[in-house]
Order: sequence, then structure tokens, then C-alpha cells
Amino acid sequence: MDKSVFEQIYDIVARIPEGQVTTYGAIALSVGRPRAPRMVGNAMHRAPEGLPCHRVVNKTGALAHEDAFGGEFFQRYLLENEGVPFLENGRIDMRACFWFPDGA
DNA sequence: GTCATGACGGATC
DNA sequence: GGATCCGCCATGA
Repeated sequence: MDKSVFEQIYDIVARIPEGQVTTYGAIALSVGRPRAPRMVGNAMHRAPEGLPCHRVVNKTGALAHEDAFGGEFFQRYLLENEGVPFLENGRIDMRACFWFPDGA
């Protein structure tokens, strides 16, 4: 609609249930731009406070850069606290907690 | 309207 | 699984 892709991205990210995570590509797909996962990342960087951007990860199951949430450890702590299973290698168990944004 | 940029994804090695 | 290269698209200046 008139809302920019960024607005739609914020809306979807805000709907991510606790204990689950989604990928930039999935969000991009939900906003109608399956080829624009970069926009999602960009939107996260510009994201206002209150947005659970820590629940958004890349498809590899790895978290965003260390300095994005006050530390890689901090983001992992938040996710684990919500019930997101982590693997021994420090990555998220995508097959178990992946959530597909059906909002759009 | 054009240029440069970006919290990525996929393919390939 | 990890690292590297290329490509995609919207936003901001």
C-alpha cells in the first residue's frame, strides 16, 4: 500500500512470536520484495526501539554483527531467554524455531 | 533523475 | 560448514 517497504518490515518484525525467529529473506518475501533482503537489514539498522530485531537472523542461523545489539552475547541471551534453541556451534536451530511471517 | 550504499541470499570453491 | 563473489532492490542524498 502507501506504506513503504520499511514500514511493512517493521510491522512484520513486531509480530515475530517469542521463542521463534525469522530470516531477512522471509521478511522481504512477506513485503513483496523476495529479492530485497538487504532492505530488511537496512530497515533493522534504522529500526526504532521496541522492535524485536534480535529475532531476525540470516538464513545461515548466524546472528547479525556483534555490535548490532550491544554484543553477540546479548542477542543470544535474549533469544535463549525466549526459548530459541541454539546449537553447539553458536548458531540458531532454524529448523526448530523458524517462523514464517504470514502477516503480509 | 542519478549515484552510492546496505543487519543478505544464493551459487560456487 | 565456512569463505568468497555476484546480484537484487528500495532508500537517502
